[in-house]
Amino acid sequence: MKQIRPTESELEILGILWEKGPSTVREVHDILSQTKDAGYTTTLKLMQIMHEKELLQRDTSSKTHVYTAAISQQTTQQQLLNKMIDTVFGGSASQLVMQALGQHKSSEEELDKIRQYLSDMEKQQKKNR
Amino acid sequence: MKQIRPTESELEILGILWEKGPSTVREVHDILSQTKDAGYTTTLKLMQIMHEKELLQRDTSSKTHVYTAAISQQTTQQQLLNKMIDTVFGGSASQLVMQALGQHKSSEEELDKIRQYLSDMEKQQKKNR
DNA sequence: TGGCATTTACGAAAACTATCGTACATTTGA
DNA sequence: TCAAATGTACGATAGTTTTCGTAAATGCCA
Repeated sequence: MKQIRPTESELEILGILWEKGPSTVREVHDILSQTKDAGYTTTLKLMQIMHEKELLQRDTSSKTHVYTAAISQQTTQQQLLNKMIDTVFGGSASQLVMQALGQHKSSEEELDKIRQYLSDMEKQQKKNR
Repeated sequence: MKQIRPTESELEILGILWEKGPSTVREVHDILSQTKDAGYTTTLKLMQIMHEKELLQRDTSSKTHVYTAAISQQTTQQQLLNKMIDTVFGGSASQLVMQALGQHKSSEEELDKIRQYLSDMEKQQKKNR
């Protein structure tokens, strides 16, 4: 599998694009600058570099270019998770899961989704026996 | 809260120290070099810098210094998780949990632990109602 | 049309990270 | 005792990431 390694800043931009879909530099920058202190050209440059690295696609048909994430959120999530489980959680996925549930106060609705998910996994497993 | 931002390499070293407890540079380096290709002085330098940054403590009473992680595994896990949930999982902890359970083939034992954990949370919640 | 605002392009500096060579100190055991 | 082995200190360099200034292109509208 091709290992992608977006930097911290690049992940922030990807996160915005995953959430909002195709966007201009201006749109991304406006969101980014709510939590971060950097000039417009900085965001622009980052996104241009990300395009070179093929982390982003862009549509240049109009003057104001429109960027889209070129790597999937799922794949990226999986790779980051795996690395994190290995280095920070001593290889234990359940450790990570419990830590995540523990603090980041999940709503009752979210917890239900997870229970549902677990029981589905269980069924699946019995079937394959 | 003080935001700590260990780099990738620093996390690898912290991971080793969390697992093995107080260790010398040599011990850390021997483990590190199983999966990574870098010279001894590189590891040394990294750990010295980490000491300056107060990521590690060290005991210099004997010639061979002994290093200890100065930040807790739990705190570090929590901070990295929170950031990851925000930037990569659109703020949804349950999304992260399901993704983690999905692929990183958890053992049946691990899944049981998590079910147990969830049902404990449930009880706790009823009690507080 | 002409000028202002917005955008892209580009280069370069600044900051940070990782790597290693070399010098010096300490320990050990032949 | 002294040479080899092992360890720390330190500086330099290469590589990467982040930042921004400036110039050129484009579109808009008074």
